[in-house]
Amino acid sequence: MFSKATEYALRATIYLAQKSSEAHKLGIEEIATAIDSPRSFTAKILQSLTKDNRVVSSVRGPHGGFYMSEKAKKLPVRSILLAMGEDQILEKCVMGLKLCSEIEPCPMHAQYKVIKKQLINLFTSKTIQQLAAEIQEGVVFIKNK
Amino acid sequence: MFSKATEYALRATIYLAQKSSEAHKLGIEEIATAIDSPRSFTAKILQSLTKDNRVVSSVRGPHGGFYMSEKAKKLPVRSILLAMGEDQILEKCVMGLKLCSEIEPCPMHAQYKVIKKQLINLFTSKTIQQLAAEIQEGVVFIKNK
DNA sequence: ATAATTAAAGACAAAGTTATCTTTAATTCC
DNA sequence: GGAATTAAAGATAACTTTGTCTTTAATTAT
Repeated sequence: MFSKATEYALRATIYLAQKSSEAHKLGIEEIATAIDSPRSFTAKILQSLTKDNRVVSSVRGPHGGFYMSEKAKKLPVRSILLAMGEDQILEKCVMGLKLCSEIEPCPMHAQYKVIKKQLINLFTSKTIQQLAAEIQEGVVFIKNK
Repeated sequence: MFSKATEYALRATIYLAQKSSEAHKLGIEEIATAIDSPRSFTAKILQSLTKDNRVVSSVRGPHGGFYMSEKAKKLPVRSILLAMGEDQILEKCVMGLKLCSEIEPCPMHAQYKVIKKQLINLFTSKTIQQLAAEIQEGVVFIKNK
């Protein structure tokens, strides 16, 4: 559904929401290991997330690293998609029509729209923090054992 | 959600299901125009659909072209995804975990699984022919006006 | 048979994605 | 101030996707 870059972005931000704070930043090495992603590529992705929508923050130097502010942790998961430029995947027509709506629907529109609504709702209502909390509880995982 | 190739494949097969038969084959030019897709790329895609799962048939020479058998028209839309090698998109973990299940779920698994179920159900239960019928009725479209 | 028509096959290329590695710059510690 | 640490920035490269164009092969009509 999403690109690898966005998958890593989702995992990385959830990990940051769980483990980091302004007082406790995480290095790229730790993050990449924790979410089982390629180190340098993940660095690039986090770098881009510090621009854009200000989802992630970073500081260089000793005791530097990446972290998320308490405010950023409360952002909807969708803001990650937005920052990664893949938000349109939620809205897009499954058959690739540039315009696909009630007025000019593709053959799948009527049935797909109810699924799309749930998808959008899921990514809009769930916050990064809420997902992070479940990892803390140990009931869900951000990388395979 | 899907690749451009798969989007074209969906549109092309629905068009073929609506307009073609063994007695009335369609040329690549007509198909590409009807679904507003790049001609040569679409030819490649249809070519691949004549192999794989035998979703589309073709004959060369005058009055040749592409068509779908009545049997093929009754295939679920999902068979197009299968033939295009993108069926796993329906099953995949949104966060990119190789293994993501009830036993070892990602943070989105619990909420996403109900959406996934509907997605799979949609693509499995709808046939290519059913979607084609709606174009015939003029209520849905396979390209923008 | 020959010519015309049409898809198949193959070569190629531009663009995007996924990654790695090196150099630079900011920050902290001493 | 100098050394160490860490992310930022940039170059590069492999691979995939998207797309075009040319040549080949099959089929039909004359």
